[in-house]
Amino acid sequence: MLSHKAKYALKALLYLAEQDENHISKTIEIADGANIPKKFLEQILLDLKRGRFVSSKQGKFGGYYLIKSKNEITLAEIHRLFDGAIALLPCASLNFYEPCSDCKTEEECSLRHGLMLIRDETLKAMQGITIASLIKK
Amino acid sequence: MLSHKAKYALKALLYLAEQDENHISKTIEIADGANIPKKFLEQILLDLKRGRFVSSKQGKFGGYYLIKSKNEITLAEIHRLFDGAIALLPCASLNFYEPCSDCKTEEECSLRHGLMLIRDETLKAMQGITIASLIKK
DNA sequence: TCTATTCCCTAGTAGATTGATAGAATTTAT
DNA sequence: ATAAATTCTATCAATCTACTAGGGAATAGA
Repeated sequence: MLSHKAKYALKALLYLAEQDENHISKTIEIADGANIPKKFLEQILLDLKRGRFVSSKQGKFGGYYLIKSKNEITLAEIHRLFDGAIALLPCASLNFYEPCSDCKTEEECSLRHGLMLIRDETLKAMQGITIASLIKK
Repeated sequence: MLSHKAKYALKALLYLAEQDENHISKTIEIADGANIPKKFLEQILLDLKRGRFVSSKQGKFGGYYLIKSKNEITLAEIHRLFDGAIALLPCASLNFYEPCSDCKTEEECSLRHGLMLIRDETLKAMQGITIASLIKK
């Protein structure tokens, strides 16, 4: 399941993607528009900035705007940024790999192979969902 | 990610599936064989019993045994029993549906449609992974 | 019937995580 | 200078996770 953070991040990106080109959105606008607690959203936007999905302008008339195309921001990336691994166990993960503590030998893990298949399928599906694809007509 | 409970459940089922037909396995055997804390495993086996994956014999020489074919126990079922919904949000879930609290109208949820696509893909993949398929030769 | 052995059941608990909120510092336009 | 915005750090209650503890109930064999 997605955390609220990840869900709010997607909704915020969706909000930004629906604005006119060159429009800068204040946190409070996004919060109201996408129904997200404002102070919580502040943190999320900072994370999105660190992840290079958005950039910001400080001071009066400042705010946030997309710096990555809405066609190139995928659910997979947002999941990884906020909720970590896409795989079901760390030992089956590409980006968050860790060995199992309870598997005797490295290749002894009985679940690893099957979970890597799941990871590949899920990842492929999640890479197919972009912010653009979520915008309904 | 899978909880330890779900991971241990899979390993325990795998252990049971590898035993001879009609063999009854004590909790301690499974715990030692699959490297799972014994008291924790007790709870997990009870959950698996309530879920009709295994049955048990009480008293001396008692233990646990599979009552569902290893070809018919899927990762999807174990995930749902221990970790709940497979979908990334409750509003996109088949078995654990709940409406979003932060989406204004029911059909307003911008994420629901995309997440249902992911759910279908993930579910299909998870239904393809059975205990039998995890047993390596 | 006694005893050893096993499953069954209910509580409790330390530690981590989640979903926020609070408040002040910093930056910028006018 | 001042107002308006982002940025940063800290805090916090509630929940969840991964166990552990301790007994009760059932069963087989002596």
